[in-house]
Amino acid sequence: MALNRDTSVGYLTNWAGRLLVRELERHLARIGLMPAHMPVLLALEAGEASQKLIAERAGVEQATMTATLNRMERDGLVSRRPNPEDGRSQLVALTAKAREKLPLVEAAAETINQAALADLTPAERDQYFGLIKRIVGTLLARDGAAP
Amino acid sequence: MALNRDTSVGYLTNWAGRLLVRELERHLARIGLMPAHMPVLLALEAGEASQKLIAERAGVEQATMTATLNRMERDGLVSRRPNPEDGRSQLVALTAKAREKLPLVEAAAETINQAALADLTPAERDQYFGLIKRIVGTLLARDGAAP
DNA sequence: AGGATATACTTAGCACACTATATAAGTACT
DNA sequence: AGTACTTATATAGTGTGCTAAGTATATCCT
Repeated sequence: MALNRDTSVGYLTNWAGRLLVRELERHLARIGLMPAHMPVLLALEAGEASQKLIAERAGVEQATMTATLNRMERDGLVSRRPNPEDGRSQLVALTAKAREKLPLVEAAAETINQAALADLTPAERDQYFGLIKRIVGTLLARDGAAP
Repeated sequence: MALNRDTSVGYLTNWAGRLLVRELERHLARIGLMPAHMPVLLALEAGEASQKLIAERAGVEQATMTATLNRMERDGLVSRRPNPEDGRSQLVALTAKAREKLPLVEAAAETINQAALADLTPAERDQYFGLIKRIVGTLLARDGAAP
């Protein structure tokens, strides 16, 4: 049996992921944001957090989050201040400029969800969410177990 | 309703995609390959092809494929020759070194598939493949329609 | 035949992911 | 108190994706 993309979870999932990011990019461009900003907005919507916590919630490595936050700080979307309770750590917060965009971001996220799931029935949408979450769970368990 | 990653197709799909690439990367490292090499191997398994065709089959832009093929050529995995029938085009082929790795690549792909789907029943696996393919189809149609 | 258009590829520049390694600050142990 | 370990962030280097713009060759059309 030769290599076959139609029976490869990785190929299909990654492809769908990239198409979704492209779609998101198009929507966010009008708002002045980038895809990697989304999980940061999500993590900081409720208030300040350390970079480590933001990275964990976003599911990316700390070094990746450092770079993303550098760009966001450069663009006036977040501010950093030293954590008074821990000299190693920084507390990151959304700026007013970023907060203003939140409603637009929510609308864009909703639009993309609808577009991607347009051809699925409500039952199928639930199925998809259930399955993809279980796959993520399986991979995370594997990841944590064998580093 | 605030931003929520548990109801975001993009967030979950992209996350799963990245976890799968990470897993693939780990396996391919032992073989001396990278994730982006996979669709090239797939496209060239049967014989030579132009860069445009490889890029199309891989689902990436031509500029991305140029860079990937440059790295693969540097690493002795592919060779390029001018297309005798079209002066603009290059014909790319796998080297013997790349062909030797194909069986190992197939085994790695199979292992990852099994690992990712470990917690799903056969019926659920079919469901997942069906749903993700329809989502890709929807996004592709949208992409082609609104450029 | 010659000029417009289309196509194949490259280049340049950026975003964002990773690993590996360094730095600095906290914690713990003797 | 001082040494060893752990933890939070930063830096360096690479791969892989994108868009936009450049070059060279084909094709088409009058």
